[in-house]
Amino acid sequence: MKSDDFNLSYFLPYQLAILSSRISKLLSKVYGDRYGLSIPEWRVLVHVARREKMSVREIHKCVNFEKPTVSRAVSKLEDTGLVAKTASEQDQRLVEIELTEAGFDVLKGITREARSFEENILGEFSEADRHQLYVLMERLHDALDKHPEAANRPPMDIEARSDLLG
Amino acid sequence: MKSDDFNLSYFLPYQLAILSSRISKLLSKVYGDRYGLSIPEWRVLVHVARREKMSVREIHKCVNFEKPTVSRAVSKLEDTGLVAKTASEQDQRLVEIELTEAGFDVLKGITREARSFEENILGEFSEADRHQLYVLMERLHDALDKHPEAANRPPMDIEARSDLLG
DNA sequence: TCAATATCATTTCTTATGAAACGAAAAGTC
DNA sequence: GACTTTTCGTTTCATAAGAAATGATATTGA
Repeated sequence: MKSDDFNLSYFLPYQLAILSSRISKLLSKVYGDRYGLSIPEWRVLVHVARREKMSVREIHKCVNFEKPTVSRAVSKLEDTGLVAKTASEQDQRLVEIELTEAGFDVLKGITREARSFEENILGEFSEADRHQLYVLMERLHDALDKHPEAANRPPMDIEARSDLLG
Repeated sequence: MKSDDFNLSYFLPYQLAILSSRISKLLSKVYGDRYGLSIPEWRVLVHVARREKMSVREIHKCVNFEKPTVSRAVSKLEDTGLVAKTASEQDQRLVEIELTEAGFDVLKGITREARSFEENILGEFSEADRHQLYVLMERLHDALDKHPEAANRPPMDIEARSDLLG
C-alpha cells in the first residue's frame, strides 16, 4: 500500500521538531561536553541567575520542565556547587535557590559560548530576518494560546530585547 | 547572586524548543489519545505510507529517530496490525515493511486530523506568512548543515509542495 | 483550637530513549 | 572457497523523564 496523501516534509509540527532537535543537540555539545550540564540543569542555571532567589515551583513554571525534573536538576547543581539551597524563613516548605559564585562563573562562560553559538547559526540573518522569525514564532504561540488543551506558555522575562521586537 | 547577562526569552534554541514542545504535545493528543500511537509510531506510519516498502534502515534515515526506536515502533505497529513485516528475498538481513489496509485506514483518519490541526495553528497565516516561515526554517537548516558536528538533516520527500517554496 | 484541605519538594515507579553489544547474513579479500 | 569485515535488525543495559504517591508544612474553616 502506498499513499501520496500526506507529506511530513511540509508538516509544520514535524519540521519544527526536526529543526529544534538539530539545534538542541548541537548546542548541548557546548554545555554538555564542555561543562557537564544536562539540558534541565543549564536551563535552571540561567533562570536562577536572573532572580535573586527562586523556589523549585517558580523555576518549574518558567522552565517548561516537570517539577521532579527541576528538583533533580537543582540537586545536581547543588552537588556540583553551582547553586545553594536554603529553606525559606517564612515558609518552611519552600526552598530558596540561588547561584553560588562558582555557578556565576560557569554561567558566564556558557553564556559567552551560547551567544556565539546563536550568532553562528543566525550569522547570515539580518536584523529584519531575525525580527521576522521572532514575530512568526510569537504568532504561533498566540495561536497555541487559543487552544484550551495547549500547555501553558512559560512567561517571558521582563527585560525584553526591544531591539528585536521593535 | 543575580545577573542580567543572558535572557533565555530571546535565545533561539530555547524558544524553538518551547514552541516545538508545545505543538508536539498538543498534536500528540490527536494520534496519541485518539489512536493510541506514540510519536515514533506515527512518524514511521507516515513514512512507510509514502513508499511501497521500506527497511528499518531507510526509515531510520528519514525519521530522525535512532534505529532501536524505529525497530520498536515497527514491532508495535505490527502487533496492532497497521504494518506487515516480511524478510527480503534478495537480502535476508533486510526487513520489508509496508502498510496494511488497516494501517492505511488509520493513517487516512490521522492525516485528516493532522491537516486540520495544522490549519488550526496556521489559520491566521497568509500564504506569504507560511512561505516566510518555511524559508526561514530552511535557512536555519542550511546554517546547521555547515556545522561539521551537526546531526544530519533528514532528506526531504521528493514531491515537494512547490506552492510553498515558490 | 483542631480537623480537613492545599501546597511544596522529593521520592518511588513506570516507561521511553539511545549507546553499545549481539547474532545473522552479505560483501569483500586473499 | 574459507576468513575477515561490514551491514542489518534486535536486544540488552543504563539513563532520563513524567505520573502518581509521599511526607512535611501552611492554610482554611468549623
